[in-house]
Formats: sequence, C-alpha cells, structure tokens
Amino acid sequence: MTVLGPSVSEAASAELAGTVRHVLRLDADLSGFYEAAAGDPDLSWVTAGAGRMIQSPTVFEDVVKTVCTTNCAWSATKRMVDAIVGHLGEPAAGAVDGEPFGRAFPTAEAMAEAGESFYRDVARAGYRGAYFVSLARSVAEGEVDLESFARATPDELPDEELEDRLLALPGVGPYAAAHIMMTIGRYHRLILDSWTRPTYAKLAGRKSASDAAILRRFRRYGPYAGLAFWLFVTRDWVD
DNA sequence: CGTCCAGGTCTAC
DNA sequence: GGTAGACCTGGACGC
Repeated sequence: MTVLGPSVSEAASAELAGTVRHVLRLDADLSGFYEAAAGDPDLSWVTAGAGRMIQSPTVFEDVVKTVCTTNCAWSATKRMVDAIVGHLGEPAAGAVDGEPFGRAFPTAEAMAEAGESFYRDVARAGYRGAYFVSLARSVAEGEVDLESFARATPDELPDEELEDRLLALPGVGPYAAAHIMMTIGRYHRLILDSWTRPTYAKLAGRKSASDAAILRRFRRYGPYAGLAFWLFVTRDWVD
C-alpha cells in the first residue's frame, strides 16, 4: 500500500485509517478497567484515558518484536528490529530509504525466505535466528494462525488456552506470552521481567517484592491485572 | 582484557 | 512441577 507517495487512493486511505484505528486501539472499551482503578489511589489517574496499549498491525510483528526484547539490552532489541525491517521489509513507495517508516515490517514469507545466515550475520540475533526461521516458516505455511489469536473472543479462546498456544511458539516463554497477550488486548497476565520487577519494588517503596506479592497487589483488577501493573510501572512515561 | 548481564527461554535432570 | 546451565550479542564495568 502506498501511503507516502504523491497521492493516496481512496481504498488505500480507508485501509490506512483502519490500520491506525487498530494500532492506536481506538475502539477499545476500557470502562471496566477504569471502574476498578477509580478506587485505587495509585491508579485512579488512569481514568483520564490511559491504557490504550499500542499494537502492531499484525500479531506476527508483535511476536517477532517481543522475542527481540528477550535476554538482551533494549539497544540490541532496536538493532535487531531495525535490521529485520531494513533488509526484509517492503519499501514504502515514495519513502526515502533509511528513514523511519520507510519500510513496512516484513511478512512471514519474507522472514522465512531470509534463512538463518541473515539472522546470524546481518541481524546478529544470535540464537534467536533459529526461532525466527521456525516461527516465520510455520506462519507462512499456515500451520500457525497468529492473527486469529487477536480476533478470537475470550469465550472462543480463553486466556489459558491462548497462553498455551503462545508458549508453544519458539522463543516465547512466560514473559513474552504475557507481553504478546497485552498487545492483543488480553490484559490479565502480568509482564514480569528484569525491568518491571525492580521498578515495581521501587515505586511501591520496598527493597524487593516477590512475584506472588505483586500478583496479590493487582489481583483486584481481575482480567485487567496486567494492564494495571503495566500502567503502575510506566506511570512516569505518561506524565 | 575478562566478567557480567540486559525487558528470558530451552533442555535436562 | 521445579530448578541448574547453556545460550548469541554488545555495552558496561573492574582490573
């Protein structure tokens, strides 16, 4: 789809508007979450309209990016994603190559065709390369339908089952599954990692906090526990 | 220059 | 079901 060229067709314009609505989660109804947060002094601020987690146009993109956050510094995450998009993504017509938004995130087909050498020698993704090849291949072949995960309602695909499906993906463990679930609007699981744990403890005024204690703190939010936890630890990103 | 580790996961007990 | 060890990479640190 051409979105940066001299003109934009009506169809492309409508498609783009839909993608923007999706990425910015404009149709999300968070009233249930706000209801619970209103009575929590530490989180009542969110009722002003916080909590619309940005998401990628596709679940595939969020899975790949999330795996790129595991077991490495944020700088490495950006380097890997930049390489994947820059070398495998389709250039947007009219865009100046190398500039932000100049390329779309690659399709599973493109990522599958790249092969392990690309991930090892160019993206320098280390052991994650095998995960990307395996993941991209199974998505490209239709063996795994990641996009259906975002479409399915909790009735059709309960959190437990969704989490199991995500955990079955190469490179996806408890942290990544929770992260991916958040991006597709399943807010129950808490994203517990080496950054959120100490950040929570610090903000809560404790030396440390066990996972069990953190889970207890946000239990009152039920299906929104993960969202409440995330906003608690990222509050200073908003203000 | 060696060690540690960062927004973890996998495998083998 | 729970827990050590290994695992790519590169930037930060101590020596």
